[in-house]
Amino acid sequence: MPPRLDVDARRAQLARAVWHVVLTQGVGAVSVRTVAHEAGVAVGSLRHVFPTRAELLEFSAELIVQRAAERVRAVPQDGDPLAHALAVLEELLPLDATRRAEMEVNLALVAEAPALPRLAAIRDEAAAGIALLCRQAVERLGGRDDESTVRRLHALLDGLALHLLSQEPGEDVTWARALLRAELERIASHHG
Amino acid sequence: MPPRLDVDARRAQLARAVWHVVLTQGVGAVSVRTVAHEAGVAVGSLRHVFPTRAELLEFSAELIVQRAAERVRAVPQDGDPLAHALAVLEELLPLDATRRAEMEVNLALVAEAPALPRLAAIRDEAAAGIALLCRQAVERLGGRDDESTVRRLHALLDGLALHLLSQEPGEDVTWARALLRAELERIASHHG
DNA sequence: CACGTTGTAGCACGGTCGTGCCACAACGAA
DNA sequence: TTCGTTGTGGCACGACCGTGCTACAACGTG
Repeated sequence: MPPRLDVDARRAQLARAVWHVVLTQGVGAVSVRTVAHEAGVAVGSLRHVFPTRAELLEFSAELIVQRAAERVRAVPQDGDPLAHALAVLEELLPLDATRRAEMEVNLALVAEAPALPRLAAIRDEAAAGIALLCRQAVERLGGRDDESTVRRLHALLDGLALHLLSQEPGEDVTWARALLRAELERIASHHG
Repeated sequence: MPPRLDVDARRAQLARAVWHVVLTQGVGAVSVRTVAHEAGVAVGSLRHVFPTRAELLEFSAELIVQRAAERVRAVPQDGDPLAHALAVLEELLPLDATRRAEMEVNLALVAEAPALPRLAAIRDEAAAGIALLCRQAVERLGGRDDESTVRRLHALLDGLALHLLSQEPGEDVTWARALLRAELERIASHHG
């Protein structure tokens, strides 16, 4: 007895509409009306799956984190630890339109955190996940598993992400990949 | 013939009110009414110095950048290039309540950039200024003035700033200073 | 004194906001 | 068929929004 409406699909559709509004009109333009209109449904239908605006925003943020986590999980685990680590961490860099949009939306939603405390919690969970990935990368590369090594990698990763975000969508991104690769090679060469 | 009202002081007072609202209620709560109330003036008075809401927000963002630039300019230029570079770049890290608030507000305002394009321009100017400081630091430390060295330092700096922001206000910050110092020492030891 | 300038205070308009609430269609189960 | 469930669409309320506009007080200048 499947429900006549696929609630999860509808939720994802509305979350995508949120992302689109954020990207084109800014997070200030996100309202139940604009999002419903963007998704092509009535406000009442939106409110059937998201009774309040907060739930809509929180789900949208959670879905972004979840998508990124899935992409990381889907990275093939071949023999070369450096190539694998690079591939994993590059999934967290806005190197194409999709990842760029995700990061931009995430940043905008996080900026609303004082009003929606749940968003701060989502941000913290995501940060913890990325920190874990950095730690695993350091371990598999055989680097010193200093706390400082992990933290430097993590900070460098997020700093690169931030700078990629503020350059125009079409611009060159190879410099960022090269910098990340250099850091991973540097970690691998410092055995401890 | 000084004007009876110090317009610049009034503007700064209102900008501070903007910051306070952003920090306590989120950027979504910034309106001419809330800001005027926070500053203890009538809406009409606010609009006497900031005819539109956009001008209020833009000035608030500009003032933050300007303050940071002044702090950097005020760093004493002693003999040790490493200590000087460290002191300069630490001014751009949210290591105390003041710098923390500045950065938090800046992030929130930047998230509004799609709606207020002027804010994106302010963000880009600030980024260019920080990039210049990073370049100067690399030069004075005698490091390779690779583009990649400068970009790496800049990314690490902003990544550290981001991570400091998401930890609680009272927590330990020495790890970030240590990481920044290590990076500068590394640059100084790679002559080219 | 009168007069223009400067600054304060606030009313009112048209609009958008989130949300409570209801009417109604579509459907499966009885 | 009749019923309850599920989903759609939308009206309406009170609140808040930015801003155009006016009334008025306070002041320097003539």
